[in-house]
Amino acid sequence: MDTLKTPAVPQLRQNRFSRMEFGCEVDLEELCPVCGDKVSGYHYGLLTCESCKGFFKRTVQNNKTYTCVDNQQCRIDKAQRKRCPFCRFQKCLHVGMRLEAVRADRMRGGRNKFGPSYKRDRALKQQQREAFIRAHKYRTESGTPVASWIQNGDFTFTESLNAVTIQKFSTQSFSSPDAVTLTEPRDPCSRFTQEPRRPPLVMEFLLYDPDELQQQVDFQQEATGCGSHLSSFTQVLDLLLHSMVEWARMSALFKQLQISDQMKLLHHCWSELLALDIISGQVLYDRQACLLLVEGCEVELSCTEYPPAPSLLDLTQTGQALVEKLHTLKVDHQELASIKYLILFNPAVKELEDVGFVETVKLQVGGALLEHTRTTSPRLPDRFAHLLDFLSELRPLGRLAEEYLFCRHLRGEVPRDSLLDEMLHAKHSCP
DNA sequence: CGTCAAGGCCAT
DNA sequence: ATGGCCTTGACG
Repeated sequence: MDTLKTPAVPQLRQNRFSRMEFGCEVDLEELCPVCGDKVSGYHYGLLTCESCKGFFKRTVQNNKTYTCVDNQQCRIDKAQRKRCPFCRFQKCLHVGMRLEAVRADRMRGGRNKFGPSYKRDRALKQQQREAFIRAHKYRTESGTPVASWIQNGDFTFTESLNAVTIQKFSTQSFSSPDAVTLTEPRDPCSRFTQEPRRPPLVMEFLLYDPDELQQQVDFQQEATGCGSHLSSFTQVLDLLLHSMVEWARMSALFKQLQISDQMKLLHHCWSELLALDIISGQVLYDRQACLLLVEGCEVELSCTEYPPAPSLLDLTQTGQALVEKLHTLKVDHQELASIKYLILFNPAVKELEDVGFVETVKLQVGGALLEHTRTTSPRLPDRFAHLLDFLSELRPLGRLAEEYLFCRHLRGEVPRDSLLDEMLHAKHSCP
């Protein structure tokens, strides 16, 4: 009898995270952060595999205590996860699985308070996926070296930051509420393993963020056939600026602002974001600051003349101090991502139409960051404050960089009509 | 009414 | 104890 009423065709192999939509091989975040197994959905606060879900549930429900026979630093992966439940549970907590999500009353079904955060997280991941697809398209379809699309190429990247351009992209989607969850794609390194020689400068600048992936590849093509460091330096910066604008524009929160506000915010903080990008690259991938050294050689030759630009050495040293700071803090992707938001959504920027909104976003992001630091580093109560310190120290560095670049601009080393050019003008024409 | 994270079940 | 599969039920 029962066979007739086939109970609800139980969740037939729900491939929620399958490769369907995109033909490309990279799906972001498919791996369980605890053991690296395949993710089966959100469980107790984040995406995990089925087995770690079960393990976490049993441990909490039955109040289990484990001990580690080694030094509590066992590697947890799919093959070895059974070996040390102590370290496995530690890792569960460390990656952010939430004890509160295990129900004391064992009630089944329904939803819990994490529902909205799951939703935000999904929205963000979707954004990231779209970003990647976009980058992927540019790389495979256009196949053009950067030089050409800097000067006369693709509209989306080439137009400078004017109202028209942004408007074209912001008319779409008002839909998904932005994620204040703090995640960014990670570990792009693996994709850059077989790189041919190219100026370290370029390497350092671009080896930062999956968003830069496509530019990295394009630039590589150009750089290998181009001997001039002098032009490439400002061009690289220009590329970074373009991708920064792209990044901002993809944020659902940012999209909700009027174009004029978007411009004001970007005009105000571009140098800080630029500096942060470079610093992040060094911290996350543990690279030396050879970009600055390479650039330094070049500048030694050309810079000795006039206007007394802030020396590159100053910049390097200030920057390096901040790199050191982030190193000691062991800052993570999420924190850096949220810092980027905090820089962008600055309610102190003058003449904003919607200060309220900017303020709200800033508070939300700040709150999320605080929460994040508390859960990931419960033993370091000052962590949040340190990060804010870092944020405030970034400001002078940005200013220094602007002065430096402006001097190079005066010497005619910044391509006319580039985004960099526009940023420098915006800053110096409206105080 | 479908979705999907919670808890439950049970062969290994 | 583990982990794959199943049932439940609030929420949109």
